[in-house]
Amino acid sequence: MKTLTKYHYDYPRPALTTDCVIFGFDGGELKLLLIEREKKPFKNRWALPGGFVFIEEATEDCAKRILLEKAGIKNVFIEQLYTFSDVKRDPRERIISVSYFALVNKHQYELIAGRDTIKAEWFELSKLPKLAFDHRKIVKTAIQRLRGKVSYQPIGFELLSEKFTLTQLQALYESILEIDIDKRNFRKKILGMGLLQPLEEKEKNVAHKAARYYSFDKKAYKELTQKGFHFEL
Amino acid sequence: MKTLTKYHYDYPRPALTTDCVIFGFDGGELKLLLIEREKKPFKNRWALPGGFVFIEEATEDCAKRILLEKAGIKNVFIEQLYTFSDVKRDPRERIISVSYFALVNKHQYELIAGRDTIKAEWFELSKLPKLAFDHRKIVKTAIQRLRGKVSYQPIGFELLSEKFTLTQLQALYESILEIDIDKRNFRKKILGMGLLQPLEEKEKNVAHKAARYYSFDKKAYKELTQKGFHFEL
DNA sequence: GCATCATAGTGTAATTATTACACTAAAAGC
DNA sequence: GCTTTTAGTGTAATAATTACACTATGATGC
Repeated sequence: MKTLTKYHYDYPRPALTTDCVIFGFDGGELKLLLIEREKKPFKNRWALPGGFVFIEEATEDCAKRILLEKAGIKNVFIEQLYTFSDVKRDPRERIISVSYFALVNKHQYELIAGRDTIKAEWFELSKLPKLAFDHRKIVKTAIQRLRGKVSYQPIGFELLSEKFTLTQLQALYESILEIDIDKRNFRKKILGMGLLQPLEEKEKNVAHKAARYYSFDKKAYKELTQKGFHFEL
Repeated sequence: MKTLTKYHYDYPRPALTTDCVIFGFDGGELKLLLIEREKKPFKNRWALPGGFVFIEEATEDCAKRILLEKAGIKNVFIEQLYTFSDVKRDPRERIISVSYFALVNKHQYELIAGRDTIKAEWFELSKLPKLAFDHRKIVKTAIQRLRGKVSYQPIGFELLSEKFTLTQLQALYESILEIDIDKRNFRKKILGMGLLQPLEEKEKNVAHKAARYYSFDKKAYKELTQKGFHFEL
């Protein structure tokens, strides 16, 4: 690769990081995975997992690397959120953050987070601690994005296991959107879309009628989308 | 400001630019403002107006600066679009682009674009020339964003003059969404929202019944929004 | 000044989607 | 086999969306 100055740009350059807002859900309230900072600035404060972007690394790859290195998470839904570039957002120097948000099946990663040397913890959205840098602002942006998107793109499923009951799905939507949903209307609508595959399997060892499991039918979604269908809850 | 290396980050850094996708509308098809590159690479190719981000400049300020310097445009709607970071998106070296999209009242800027030394021109979306770098991809992303947003946020008005007729507004939506809209239903819905202020003024010198002008009532929109109203067309 | 042309502006009925609401079914624990 | 708890379902009332055709008005040309 050629040198930079050859191409009329030898100004000082901002540093680049990515920060990841990681959402998880376990049936109750929506949660966020945070890690405790080990170094200054904001030593011992909770923060979004993040890190510097390498010179030959796309920001999305960087986000995936950080997800893996700092939270032990891989192969999950990830989407670019926003690029935060306030000049004073980092007290050290000019650092721009290209932020991402991830949706993970929390159960699958419960054991991994908090392992090793990195202190990681799930926090309910309503009980977030004080955060480092401008991470509060980043989180707020991510929540808004998630709320906005969840009604017109089937991304909620990313937060559930492969198999889920309709009650779990409804609880997820209620939790994200912070609204109450009528059970019958919810089922009518979501089943009417033809995106859920009913499975033979049912809940076990529950002290009430066992609920049927469903899975999200990606193939059907793809086909319907090509025919002009658009998801809307 | 302290030096960087003090803080464990002295890797080479990608360069940072912003690129601006500028939409305009003059009653027919949606248009894009492009400028011709004067230098290599892609010399004489059409490209999005863009430029390097200064070390003490937020990316949004950079975008505004570029809008003014390269297109003579200021005080318009602007929103961050996406950050493009493919390692090979620029043949010179690693350059990351934080892209923005702007909506301008084309008539207001018709005279300014194309002035001075910079060659600028409006292109219909369906007749775009070959673009430099990955700008085609950026444009595609911008169109998708505009299409997605225009139905649930009242941003379309940014493309029209302060005063506009309902026919103009309808033509705008038809143009952006590439659909036909029923005149009566469109009017019923948009007027029913209570966001349009009918003006006394009507069209002049038209060879048919003169249409009434309306303006977008920002105050009413703000108030309604606080009461939980949400724009949807 | 009257006819023509072009677009502005309006009402209603049929269809579809949304909402609100209450009971029966089944599994486990005692 | 009784109790507890949640799963699962139908229907009527209301609201929103769609489809569709005619009259009103201003300018122009004769």
